[in-house]
Amino acid sequence: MDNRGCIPNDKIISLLADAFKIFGDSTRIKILYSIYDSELCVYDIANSINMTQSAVSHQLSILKNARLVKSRKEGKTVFYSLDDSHIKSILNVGLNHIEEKE
Amino acid sequence: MDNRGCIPNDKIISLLADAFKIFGDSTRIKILYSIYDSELCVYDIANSINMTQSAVSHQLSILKNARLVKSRKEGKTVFYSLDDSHIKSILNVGLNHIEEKE
DNA sequence: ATAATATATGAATATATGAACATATGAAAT
DNA sequence: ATTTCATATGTTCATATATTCATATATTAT
Repeated sequence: MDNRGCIPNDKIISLLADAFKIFGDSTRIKILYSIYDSELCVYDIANSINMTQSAVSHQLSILKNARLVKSRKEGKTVFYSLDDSHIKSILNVGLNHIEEKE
Repeated sequence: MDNRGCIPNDKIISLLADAFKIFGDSTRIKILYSIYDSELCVYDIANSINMTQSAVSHQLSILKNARLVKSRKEGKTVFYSLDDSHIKSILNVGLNHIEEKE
């Protein structure tokens, strides 16, 4: 849990920064919350966060690439869901943080 | 702990994204780790992460503005330290995340 | 085969961001 | 007062990023 006064190596640092970078965008956060409890298709995600299908699709591909979401195809519809429960804890830690800073 | 299927309002979303954005940069992550255990002055931070004083100072002001670090002045020297222990848990959750993704 | 629907992708544009450089500020020492 | 040292700040530049628009792909229905 503790790092004992050493800075993680560059590869780890850069992976860490990249991971946080993914969460550092409102649209992506909204998408993650829209599928927080259950999977949704692209169209429904776009609707629930009031963004165009294209914009959402672009962001979904970034989220999928970073393995924050996974997808399941059913006919012509693609359903997205959180990749694992871990994502929720990151979002929650973030929420705690901003609440603490009132 | 759970959000019960609703997306936080726009203000919260944007605060969340902004918070993660701060963590989404290698230089800032390095700075945070360099003062993980104890305070350091700007010069020492710059040295420990191999960046110019100017670049570090700029990033420190961003970190301070976001209240991730606090500063203490002693003569002409300014010592920076993590603003609260909460920052560490965010870094740790991030580390767990990237380890999980192997 | 063609049309309709759902999603993905590529190019273009606008904006944001980090780093470098030069310079400014503030504090201590001479 | 002036020099020196530590830090901060303004500007510029290059790069990264998100969104839009147009189009492509894939799947189903007719």
